[in-house]
Amino acid sequence: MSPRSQKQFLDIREEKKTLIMNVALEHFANEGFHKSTINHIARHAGISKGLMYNYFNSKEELLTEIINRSIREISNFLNPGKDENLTEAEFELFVRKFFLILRENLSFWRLYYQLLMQMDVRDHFLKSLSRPVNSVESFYINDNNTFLGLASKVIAEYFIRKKDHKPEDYDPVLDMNMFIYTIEGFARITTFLDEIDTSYYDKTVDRIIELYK
Amino acid sequence: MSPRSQKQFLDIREEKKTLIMNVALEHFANEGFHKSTINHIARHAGISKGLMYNYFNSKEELLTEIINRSIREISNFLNPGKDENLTEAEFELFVRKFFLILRENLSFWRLYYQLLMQMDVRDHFLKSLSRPVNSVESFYINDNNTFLGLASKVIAEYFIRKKDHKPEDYDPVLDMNMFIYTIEGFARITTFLDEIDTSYYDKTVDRIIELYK
Amino acid sequence: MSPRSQKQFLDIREEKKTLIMNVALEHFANEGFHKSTINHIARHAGISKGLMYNYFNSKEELLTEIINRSIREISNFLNPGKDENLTEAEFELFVRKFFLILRENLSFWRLYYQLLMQMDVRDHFLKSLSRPVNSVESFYINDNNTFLGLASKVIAEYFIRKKDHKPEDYDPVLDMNMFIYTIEGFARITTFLDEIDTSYYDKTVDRIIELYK
Amino acid sequence: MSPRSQKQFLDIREEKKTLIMNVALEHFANEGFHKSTINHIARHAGISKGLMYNYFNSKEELLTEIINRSIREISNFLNPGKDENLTEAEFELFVRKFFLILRENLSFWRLYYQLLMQMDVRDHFLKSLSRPVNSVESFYINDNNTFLGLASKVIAEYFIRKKDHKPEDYDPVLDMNMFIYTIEGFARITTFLDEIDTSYYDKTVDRIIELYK
DNA sequence: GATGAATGAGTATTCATTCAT
DNA sequence: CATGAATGAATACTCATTCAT
Repeated sequence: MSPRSQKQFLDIREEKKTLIMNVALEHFANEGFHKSTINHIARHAGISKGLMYNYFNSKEELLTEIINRSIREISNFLNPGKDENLTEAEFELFVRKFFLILRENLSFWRLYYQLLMQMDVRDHFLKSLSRPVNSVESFYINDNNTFLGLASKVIAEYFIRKKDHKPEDYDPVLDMNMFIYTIEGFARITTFLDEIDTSYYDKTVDRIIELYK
Repeated sequence: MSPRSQKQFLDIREEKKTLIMNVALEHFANEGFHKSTINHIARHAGISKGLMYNYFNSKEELLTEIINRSIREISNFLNPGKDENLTEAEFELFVRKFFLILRENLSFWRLYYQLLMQMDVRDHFLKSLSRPVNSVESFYINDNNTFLGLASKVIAEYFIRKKDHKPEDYDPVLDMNMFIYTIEGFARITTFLDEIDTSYYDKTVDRIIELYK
Repeated sequence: MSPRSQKQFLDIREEKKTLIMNVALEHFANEGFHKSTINHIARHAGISKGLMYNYFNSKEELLTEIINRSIREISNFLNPGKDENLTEAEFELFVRKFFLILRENLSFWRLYYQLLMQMDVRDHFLKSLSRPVNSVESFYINDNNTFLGLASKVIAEYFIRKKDHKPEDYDPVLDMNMFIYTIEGFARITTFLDEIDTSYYDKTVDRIIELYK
Repeated sequence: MSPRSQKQFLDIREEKKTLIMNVALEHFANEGFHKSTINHIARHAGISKGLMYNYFNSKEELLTEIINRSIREISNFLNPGKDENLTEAEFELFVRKFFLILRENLSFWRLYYQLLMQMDVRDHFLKSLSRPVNSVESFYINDNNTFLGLASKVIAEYFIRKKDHKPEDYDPVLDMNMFIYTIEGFARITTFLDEIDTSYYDKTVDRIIELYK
């Protein structure tokens, strides 16, 4: 009877936005951005086409907000809290957390890969993302278009410091790159698997840590 | 009307088809399948829109033929000629040839990845490919959506035989998978690089062989 | 519940209506009726979209009320108070008042012109205006779509009476029309000028009176 | 049976373009640019919506081409062939030609007025017109938003030269402006009349010439 | 009274595909 | 064999209007 309070409006907005973004992410991830139509997304979200534009100014803005939200969440979860030298235990924890969050955001990663692979979208789009030069951020989004990139200073420094307990001819850059390729390959394949065998998944993570820590 | 001119017609036809497919591949790879229009492709190939449909029944058929052609070429090049046990040298040769052909068909791989990452396209599309159960074929296109898949019998057997000169606890499946992930990661990243540093590329291939042969 | 508070409510209501109409007039005049959205108007008026419909049943009704209000105001201001013969001084006063009110209602005139120029709107719309057959009213809104029309009986009679002090071949209708065209042209151009040079404006008015009184 | 020649294609194109532009002009002139839908225009032209975009890249481009075509035609017709001093006879001819072409392009002038009256369109749009600094061109499209503007050098000079046979206090600028206002008013009113009384029309033109030559 | 969430019909535009010539 | 005119279904987006609270 009484009019809605401002808070009620905000709650409705937030809830609907989240609903739309979740539905849209599934569509974008599985059918691709271009093939996903606003019509389908709206229908699946149980709302009208027009309402979509009450929340997002365009299909592209919807995409951007989805990406930003995921980036933010992942970043918060991964953030080691310091930019200093990683101990072996911290390195291991970081890798484990990475694969943990990977498994729980498969739709996002699928979408992310698709965007990465479209040459025309990539530059324009990735640049528009809020990208603090925070080291963790740059860990998985970098200029080498990698899932888990070459640029991370923390990781790089970790491998350089490994040189101390290694034979004379140890090449830290090559070693780091092999680590990155392995992670990237495993992540990429896993992301597009129809279903994940968790025990095998864990075993693989263990092996990667064993090889590169 | 002589058989000779008949053949010439066919040659011209084949030549034109090849031209169209080459142009289309570039468009598909760089702009994506959906964003590439028949109009643009035809214009770039120097023919009319209508003529396209003389060669290909639909845009999708054009795509299919492009994929099939590349699959065939790559398959022919890679094929070890036998399905039997690989020697260490044959394994190494195989890996080297793989990275050689990768570097020379970047457009195709870009397109291939894009298709692979669209869940709805993948199943429908990959199944429609002519896919002989030749072991090499199944090596890089398999049901695990991998660039270089888990299923290859030859590769699998190669790793299993390695167990003979390895310690008791050597796990051939895990080792093979690490090999595949590394290759996959390196291939995926390289495919979408703006340009390739060949000396670094070769060094990486060497290292992969060193680690997994 | 006392009659007093009842009246206060009505006053507030009237005040708000006026505010909305003023804001809407600016939008309609500068951006056109179709390009002006209810949303923008409401926001600029500091109220909600929904409330607009408490005051006006539709966007078109809002427009109608704006026009009617202006017509009423202008009519009241111009009205010579009598329908009888104009003296030369009264004619001059009338013209001066006309250009005075023109300059002070530019937004309205802009809107008015826009509506006048849309053939389909014109008939439907102008007919729906409350249009008393008062002679002054019909002076500037008549069936000849003129700003200052041909139909005014008072004006027409003024020119006819001029015949008495004019040469034999004086054509009062032609003279009146030239007067109307001049006024119309000057008014139309002035209405859409970015800014008005008042000294030039006054000089022109003087000249028109000089020529046609 | 035989394929169409290049000329045939060009002819078809030209014919269809003209057809579409004619139909669109009627719609734009009578209903306004915004209210005229591509759908209606296409239907009235007897073609499909899609075909419109084979000929014009956008609704706005369609508008622009219509305007440019009319400007070109009118310009060609009016052009006095010289930029020098007009004789009295040449001035009279010019005015007569102006009202001749006005009467034969009423739809265009209706459209032109509508555009002129939309503040937001005006600047952006009129600037994009091909506007050679030819004096005739600038005669009817100028920065004073007039139908028949103040800027024409030829007209201005004509009035200045009139000073020679006029009394001491003759003000050529004021006289020219009255001329322009009269023409503008008559043109504006006539343009939006439902039908024109040609004998009255001619009489008015005579009178304007009589007053201002 | 007041709010803005929600709707749906409408609008410009795109593009694979067909077809007369 | 070749052309590009023609189609129509689909798509993103807009906005006046309604309505639950």
